Amino acid sequence: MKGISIKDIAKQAGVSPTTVSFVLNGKAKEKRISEQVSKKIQKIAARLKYKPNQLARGLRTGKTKTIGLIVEDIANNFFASLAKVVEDEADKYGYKVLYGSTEDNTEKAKGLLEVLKYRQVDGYIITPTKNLDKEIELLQSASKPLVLMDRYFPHINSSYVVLNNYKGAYDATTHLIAQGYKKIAIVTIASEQTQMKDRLDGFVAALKEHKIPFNKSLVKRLAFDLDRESFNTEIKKFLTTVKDLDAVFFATNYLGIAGIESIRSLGWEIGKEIGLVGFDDHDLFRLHSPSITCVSQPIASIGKNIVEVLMNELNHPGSPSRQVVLAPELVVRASSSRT
Amino acid sequence: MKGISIKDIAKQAGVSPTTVSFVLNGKAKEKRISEQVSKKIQKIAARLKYKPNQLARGLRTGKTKTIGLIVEDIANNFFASLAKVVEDEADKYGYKVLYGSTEDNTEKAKGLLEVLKYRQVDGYIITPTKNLDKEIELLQSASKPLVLMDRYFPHINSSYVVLNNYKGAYDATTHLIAQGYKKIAIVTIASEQTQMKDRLDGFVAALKEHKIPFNKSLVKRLAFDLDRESFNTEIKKFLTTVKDLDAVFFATNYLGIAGIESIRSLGWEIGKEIGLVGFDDHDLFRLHSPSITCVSQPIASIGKNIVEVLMNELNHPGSPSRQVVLAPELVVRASSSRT
DNA sequence: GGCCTGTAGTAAAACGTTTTAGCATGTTTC
DNA sequence: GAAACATGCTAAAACGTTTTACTACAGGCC
Repeated sequence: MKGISIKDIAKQAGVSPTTVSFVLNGKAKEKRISEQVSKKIQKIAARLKYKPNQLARGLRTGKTKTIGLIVEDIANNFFASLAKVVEDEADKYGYKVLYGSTEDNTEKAKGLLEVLKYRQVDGYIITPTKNLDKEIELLQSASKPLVLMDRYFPHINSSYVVLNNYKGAYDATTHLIAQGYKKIAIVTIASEQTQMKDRLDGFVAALKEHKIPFNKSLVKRLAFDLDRESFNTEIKKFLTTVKDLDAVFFATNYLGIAGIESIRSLGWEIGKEIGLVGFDDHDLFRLHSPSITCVSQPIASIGKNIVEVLMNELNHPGSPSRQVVLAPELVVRASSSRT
Repeated sequence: MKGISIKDIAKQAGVSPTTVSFVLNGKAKEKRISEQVSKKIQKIAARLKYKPNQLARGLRTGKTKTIGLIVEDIANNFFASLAKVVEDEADKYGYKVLYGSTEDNTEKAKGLLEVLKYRQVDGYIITPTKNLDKEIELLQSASKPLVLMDRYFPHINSSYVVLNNYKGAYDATTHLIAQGYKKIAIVTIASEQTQMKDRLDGFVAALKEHKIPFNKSLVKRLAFDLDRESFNTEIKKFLTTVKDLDAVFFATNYLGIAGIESIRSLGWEIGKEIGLVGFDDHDLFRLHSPSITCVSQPIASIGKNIVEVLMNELNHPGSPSRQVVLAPELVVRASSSRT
């Protein structure tokens, strides 16, 4: 059960392992191996179903054809769907994916990076946590190909693929205003990271632009690591505190879900008594009664872009980093309509 | 940026690489390395933050400390949640996870196994597809540690961790009967694999046991690879064909979701006009109006068991295979109540 | 015949470990 | 005072590749 090695092929073909390696790596021409020998080796390799040992190859070349994917939470629908796209796309280039979830915990993220590093992954796709900038810079100064996703560090010149979160929130809020809601709040995560900051900024900008008075009391920022129970408690407390509130924008998918739950347990009628827009699409949003308006991310496109950008870094080291910002789509449903 | 190797430590400590290896692998005692030298090496290794090169180690030992996880669809909530548990548990043993989705396509599954094989994973966690039995046996005859999950092959003596699907379906159906529903159908996937077969069997057994007449027209088996649109069309066609139908059991989570959608587009009132039970829990089921009764799988326990069984195979090769069958929990909600 | 050029290939080192076999040296033992 | 044993360590091979630097030979040219 040892597996076929280059030596076995060499022996059968009556040539040296070197020759086999050259042929199998497509360097037959370049290395002046004759057609005859070339063909023979190809044939034997095919017959024996030879697959190069990736460990040995990796040891020698330093390339493992593996990429590390660090997400916030693989159990979250958004990240899981994205992981699948990434896996499929990476496969097209012959890469496998090692993954891990940070739970938005910087220590866990560092641990993951550590493991991926000594597993010698060739490139990194990272959903960074708050204080991961130093580690990112470390990877960069080691010229490791990497792409940030979902969020990025403005002060670091790295490749990234993100949503236009500002536009997402701006559109959502503008839509609520257009629907006639007057006092609109946002429930978000207490985070200074770009994705959350942009969503908040987009929300505020939309209010300002439409001359809707804005003040701090319209913003609720919750800790990321609360459990569902606590999310609900906090959200209910907040919603009942704001006077004359008639609409709310939930800035992440899980907040949206918690929000729906909270509002229902308050007995308010979604849409009529309180307008609601969520983030990321979800079966629940589509099928809820009433259905939930949301800012939808183009997951397939995000995944493709991520892998494309990463492959560019892998294949053209030193080429300038690329930033991709994709447009969200506002999926209008019943939760943002009074009728 | 080369990374610290055992040689660097050896040089600094003024000993041979061999000694360093012995010490760092905890064989100092056994190999009679003095306390002094041992300590010194440990210290230097810590100072240099030495991490063994897993490729080199793997090449030499044949162990990569990596396991392959093959699921049906990582974007499916059930598999994603499970993947997360598996990743966390495996990490406790120092293993990383390479994953892939089969889409229930045997060719894709074979491809994944192929890749995992020549990546030299130490063990496999496999959600098998229909005709994967030959490959499983091949892995077995190569003494590869493996655990099947979600489903298994009755004619193969392998380890597996599955739900008691029979009981899940039986309980769901019995519950519907107890709630007073008289004509109950099942919508399932056209699959002869154990998980689907057991669910169907459990359904039929419950009907028989309660003297409810059963016939083939109460069973709808859909092709796995339909798109959402087609699922809906087929389900609607089926539900409207069965005379006097008053309850339906959807045998997978995505069928349940499609079922809800279909029933609603038919304008039927869930619970009152038609009882409904789904499989696997989901935010949608919890928050739908009315909320959806479902057979819930103990995901954390499944994941832990999978990794535990696999670790047993890894650490005690040749030990008898283990079969774990876990009990589902029927989560009773509004969709199965007429009131 | 000596020199160059081109052709077709190979030997050996290297990647970073682990592991087998063994080498000094000192200490008992009879 | 030699054999036996214990102690503390190391040299070198091996895992399966890739890659650099070569060799061996043939033919052409002066």
